[in-house]
Amino acid sequence: MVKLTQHRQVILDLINASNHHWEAEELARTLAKRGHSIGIATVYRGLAALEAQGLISSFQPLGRKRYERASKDHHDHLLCTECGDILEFINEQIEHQQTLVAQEHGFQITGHQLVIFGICKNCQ
Amino acid sequence: MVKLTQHRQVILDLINASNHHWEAEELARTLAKRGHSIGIATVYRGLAALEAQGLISSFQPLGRKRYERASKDHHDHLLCTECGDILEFINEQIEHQQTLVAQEHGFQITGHQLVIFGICKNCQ
DNA sequence: CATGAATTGATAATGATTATCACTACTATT
DNA sequence: AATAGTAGTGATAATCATTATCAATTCATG
Repeated sequence: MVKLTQHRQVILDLINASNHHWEAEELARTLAKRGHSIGIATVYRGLAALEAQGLISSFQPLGRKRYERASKDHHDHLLCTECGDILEFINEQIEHQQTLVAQEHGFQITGHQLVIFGICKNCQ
Repeated sequence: MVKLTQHRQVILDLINASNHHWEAEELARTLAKRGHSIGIATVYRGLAALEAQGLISSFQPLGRKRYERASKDHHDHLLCTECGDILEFINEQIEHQQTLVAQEHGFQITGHQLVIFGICKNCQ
C-alpha cells in the first residue's frame, strides 16, 4: 500500500502551492532551502508515487520530466526556448480534433502531449 | 563548412527510403547489417548535422530522439504504448488553432510537438 | 510491542547522448 | 604535387537524468 508520507506531503504541498513546472532536482533544491532536505532518490520516488495516485501530473517537453499540479483543468504548454518559461493554454478545438483523429485511426487515446516551442513576449 | 559525407549520405538514404521514425542506435544496427558499420558517435553527429541542414527532422516522444524524413508535409504523431508503433496524421485545424493560441499570448512560434498516446487498432 | 510491509538515503548502475582526442580525409592554395 | 587548414571519424570517456540496490528505519495494525 502506497503511503502519503511526510516527505511526499511536503513535495505535494510545494507543487500545489505553486504554478510551476518542476524538475526533480530543482524541486529538491527548493525544499532543501526551506529546511526540508530530502534525498534525491526519495524525491524521484515520491514524484512517481504522487503521479501514480493522480495527485500531480507530469509531462516531458525536452527529454526531462516536469511535474505540476493535477488540480487544474487539462491544458497544454507553450515553452519559451530563450528563458525556459512555460505558459499554459486550453483549447477545446484542439482537444476535440484529437479525438476525431484518433477515431479515424481506430486509436484508443490514453493521453497526449502538445508543446508549442517559441519565443515568449518578454524575450522578443 | 558542413559536408555531406559518404556516411551521412548512407544515413540520409536509409531515412529517406523508409517511413520509419529512427532512433540512433536502431539506425546504426540496421546500417551495420547492410554492410555499413558506422561508429555510433558518427551516427549521432551525422543525424544532428543532417537535421541542422534541414535534410531530416526529429521529435522526442518519450525522452529519446527519433529522426524521420523531412520530405513530408508537416504532421504529428500517434504513438501506440503497446507495440511502440508510430502513426502520422495531419490536421489543419489543430495547426491553425496553435497559431491563434500563440497570438493570444504574444508568443512567436518556432515549432511544436504533438504526440497522442494510446493503443493502436492492432493492439486492442 | 511484535511483525511485516513500505519508505528512506547513499550510492551504484543504467541508458541515451555528448565531449575528447588522436588520426584521417578532403579542399583550396602555393 | 606538397602544404596548410578545416571537417569528419571512431574509440572511448564523460555527462546527465533517472532508476536500481540494499541495509537501515519507520509505519500500520493486530
